[in-house]
Amino acid sequence: MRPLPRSFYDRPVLDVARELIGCVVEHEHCAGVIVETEAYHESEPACHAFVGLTPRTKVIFGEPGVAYVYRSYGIHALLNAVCESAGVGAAVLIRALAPLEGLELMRERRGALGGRELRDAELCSGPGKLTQALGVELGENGTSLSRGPVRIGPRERAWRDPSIAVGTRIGITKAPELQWRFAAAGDPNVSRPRI
DNA sequence: CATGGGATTGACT
DNA sequence: GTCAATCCCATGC
Repeated sequence: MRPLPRSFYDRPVLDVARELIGCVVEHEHCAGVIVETEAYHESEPACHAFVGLTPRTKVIFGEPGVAYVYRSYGIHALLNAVCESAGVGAAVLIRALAPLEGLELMRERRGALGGRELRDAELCSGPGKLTQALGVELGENGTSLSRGPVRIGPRERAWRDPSIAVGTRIGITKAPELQWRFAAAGDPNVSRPRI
């Protein structure tokens, strides 16, 4: 895979969030097609960068094309792509993938649910699920999405010009009205509630 | 130093 | 539908 260049991310975060739909994420022998994203920007209070530059937000304010990984609810690692120029706090949350490679390894990492093996569409259908399936951890915070260990490549042929649904972001309490969530229309891997 | 709040998930009523 | 798990870090004293 030829990873997306830094310049792809050095643009308005809403453009990047929309165009990441259909792109491919790779990590440790697993890969999936991005089918759901959300945009976050320092100008609105749901974004971690809203509070300004702190040890936690340093990466969001840094170079575009870098992974921002943080722990959510004490349990899950969530994966973001840092966007816009260095000095601007903006990132795209990767919320769901269509599994592409390494499905057995994903199933192993995700474990059983009620004594039952997970179906394909349950492996990466949420922001915490996909990091567990790919094996992405907090240590990858601040690493390059071009050089790895997490890498993102361009849309493959089948994903040229996907139909994209737009809606409000999930699980936030601040700025809930912004329609900054993007998803591949009708894709079974999109998290609930569907757009 | 103590406290409180999550960009979630899965189990349970 | 409700709810707890669990930890990082921002904030306030």
